[in-house]
Amino acid sequence: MREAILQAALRLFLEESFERTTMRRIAEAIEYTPGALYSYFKDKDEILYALHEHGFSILNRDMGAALEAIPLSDPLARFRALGRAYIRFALDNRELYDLMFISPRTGKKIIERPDWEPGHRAYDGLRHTVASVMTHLGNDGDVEIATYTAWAACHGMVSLMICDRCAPVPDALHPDLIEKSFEFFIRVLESALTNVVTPTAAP
Amino acid sequence: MREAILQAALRLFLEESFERTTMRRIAEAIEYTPGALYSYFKDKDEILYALHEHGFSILNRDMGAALEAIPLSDPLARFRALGRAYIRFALDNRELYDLMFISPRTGKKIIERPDWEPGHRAYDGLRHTVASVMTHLGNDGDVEIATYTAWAACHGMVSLMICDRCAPVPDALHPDLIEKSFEFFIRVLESALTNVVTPTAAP
Amino acid sequence: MREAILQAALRLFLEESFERTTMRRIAEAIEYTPGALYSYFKDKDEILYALHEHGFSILNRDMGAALEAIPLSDPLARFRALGRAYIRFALDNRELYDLMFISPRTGKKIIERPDWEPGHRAYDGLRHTVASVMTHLGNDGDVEIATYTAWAACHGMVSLMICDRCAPVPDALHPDLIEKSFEFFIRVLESALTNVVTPTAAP
Amino acid sequence: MREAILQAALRLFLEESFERTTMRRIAEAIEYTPGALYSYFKDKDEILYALHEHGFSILNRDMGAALEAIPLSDPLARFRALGRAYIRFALDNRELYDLMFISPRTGKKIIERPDWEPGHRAYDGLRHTVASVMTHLGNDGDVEIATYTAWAACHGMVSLMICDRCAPVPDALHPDLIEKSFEFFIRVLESALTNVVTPTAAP
DNA sequence: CATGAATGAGAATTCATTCAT
DNA sequence: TATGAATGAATTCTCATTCAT
Repeated sequence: MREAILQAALRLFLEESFERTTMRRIAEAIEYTPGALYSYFKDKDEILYALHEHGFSILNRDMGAALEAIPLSDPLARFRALGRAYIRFALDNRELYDLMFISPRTGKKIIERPDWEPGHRAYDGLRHTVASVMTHLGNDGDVEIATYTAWAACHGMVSLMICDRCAPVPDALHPDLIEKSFEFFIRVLESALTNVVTPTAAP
Repeated sequence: MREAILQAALRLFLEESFERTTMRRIAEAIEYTPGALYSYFKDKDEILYALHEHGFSILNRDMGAALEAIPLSDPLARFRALGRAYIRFALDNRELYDLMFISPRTGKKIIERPDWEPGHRAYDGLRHTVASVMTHLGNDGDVEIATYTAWAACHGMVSLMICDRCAPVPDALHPDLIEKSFEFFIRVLESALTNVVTPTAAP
Repeated sequence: MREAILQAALRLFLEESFERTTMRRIAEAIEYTPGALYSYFKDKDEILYALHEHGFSILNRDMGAALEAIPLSDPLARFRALGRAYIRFALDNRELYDLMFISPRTGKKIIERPDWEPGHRAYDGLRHTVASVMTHLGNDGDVEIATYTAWAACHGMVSLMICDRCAPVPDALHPDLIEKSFEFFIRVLESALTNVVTPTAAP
Repeated sequence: MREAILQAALRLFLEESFERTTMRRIAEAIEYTPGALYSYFKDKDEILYALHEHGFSILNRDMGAALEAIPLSDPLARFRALGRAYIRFALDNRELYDLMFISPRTGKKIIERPDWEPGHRAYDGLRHTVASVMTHLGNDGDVEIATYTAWAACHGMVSLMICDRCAPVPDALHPDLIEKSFEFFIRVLESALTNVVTPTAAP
């Protein structure tokens, strides 16, 4: 059934790579014919999209788990935990992350859909946490801008790494690069928000 | 000559997309035979790499121009101008930006090379400016980490947009999203660096 | 199915030549698309290898049939029959013989394989017969060397002919050339082995 | 000039291989344009043919040299020396030997020509020596048949080796295989001819 | 539901050759 | 004589997809 197909596709995804995941190979992996896949999925994009949803369910679970241990009373710690969970997910599931946040293939599907539920859910979690941080620090700036900035910073760090664009950074730094960069970012944010730098309100 | 080929490839790139830019189509566009391309470029990757270098020459020029108007005495303004030029370049040349910073095709080429001169050059410019900002603000943290963070933030903003992942952000915000986000980021950075948040020194 | 493909490939082989047997042409011959061939054979080499095995099955059958009529008590007659069958096969199936014993394409495949079963089988038949001849004549030399010499002699005769290198031999002789040459070779061998010329033992 | 082209082609031939010797590569090697080759040679086949003639000039020289040291009074020694020279040439110049005696490319050229002078010359040398041997041993059989048989035997030995078809012979034997096989062949021949086995006369 | 069989379109690349200049 | 530029015709192979059974 659908599950078996997705399992196989996922394994190909992670073990091989994005571009080597073909319908033929998926079919072979579950010992079916390529045509059979079309009984369960309209086309390849649908499989990709399902995989991408699977990725989001992991990401959302990881992010949820990260928050669980930390009291609501320490929003900054929660934010840090969230970011770390995101980064860890990205680096541990590169091909999946690619599919979720980089691949134009999925991108096309997303913009066709009325809404992009998996993305929204994860983003809502982040937004909520960012809002708490700001409230906590007495900052009444635009939560939306702050949230996007936080997401973008994390996405930037991991995607440059995943896309093999970190060559200009000295090699010795690579192992800790993202961790340190994120730590820096979060402390910068804390300091600035405390000193009442407000993200511009939406018009 | 080479120029015509690159022009055609670039046009296909911009008008169609990355993956639809095939040797055949490039040849058709300049009304030549596919084989003719191989007199000027060893293989497709060489064309892609040339295009990617072309992109960097524009980016470097734009970044240089952005700095020209601003006195050395105001490093933060220089940093802001640099970021803006980068963002503008990305949004004005999406497919090219994709090729330069996202596409795995180019990524593979890059990591094979001993160094990645175009990338290094651009990055050096940013690093230098970031260093000036830090000096100016009396911050003696790790320039390398700060530079990467700045790049990652900008790259994150534009690449989420280019890759069509901004759906979770309210539509009304989209037109100014990146501008506001970048403005927020830069003010945060200024404030924090002034208050002596130091990026962790490398080990 | 496979058979049809091999038939077509074989026909192209015989009617045209080795190098003109392309995937495209094979596909055309059976009125299919080139891609269809890849459902039945991994790549061109597999088709070639199958053809080569086909050739060996004919050769082995012919050689077996040749031996059937002749009593074990007359090893020399058996040897002569074997050689004649080999020669006849080569001259009747030139392109196939080329593929089996000359073409570098198949040669490469063969040396990659752990063993070359079709070749071994045929060779074993010859070795066994040569051994019988030697035993019969009371010669205890190295069977291996004698076998190779016999094979080489026959292969030399037919391959020079197949490769169109017989021009230096007077035209008038051509029709019987190989037959006479083989007859001479076999009588020479008989005479010498009887007079106890022993192939050097292996070290 | 022609010489430079042939030199380059020859080097490609020996260092690379038959099939990698393309017009482009030859031209590159002498730092000319592909088109330039056509001022000196009608087409690729003409270059190949010239190369093949070059091969024969070496072979004829080697065979001549081999005979020089040995007195006319010992025809069998002369024959042995001739065979050895032939075999050594083949094994030392595999690609060239291929071109001279195996490749269908050259084969086609040969059969178009009225006569095949290089081949004839070499063959005449062999025929003459074989004739001496027979005279010496008091055998009045058909020299033509005997000559062809001798050539075929040698050609068979080396061409099976060059074409990678020796797998059925135990590996341990390979280093000496041809030497021993030839030695065996020659002793067989000597013994048999002495005992008056006559190659059948031509009709 | 699933197969087997096949399509059609297209991918990158390579080659010998030609010809105006 | 030689170049530079380009052709044209092939080459093998891969993919998503369709459809009668």
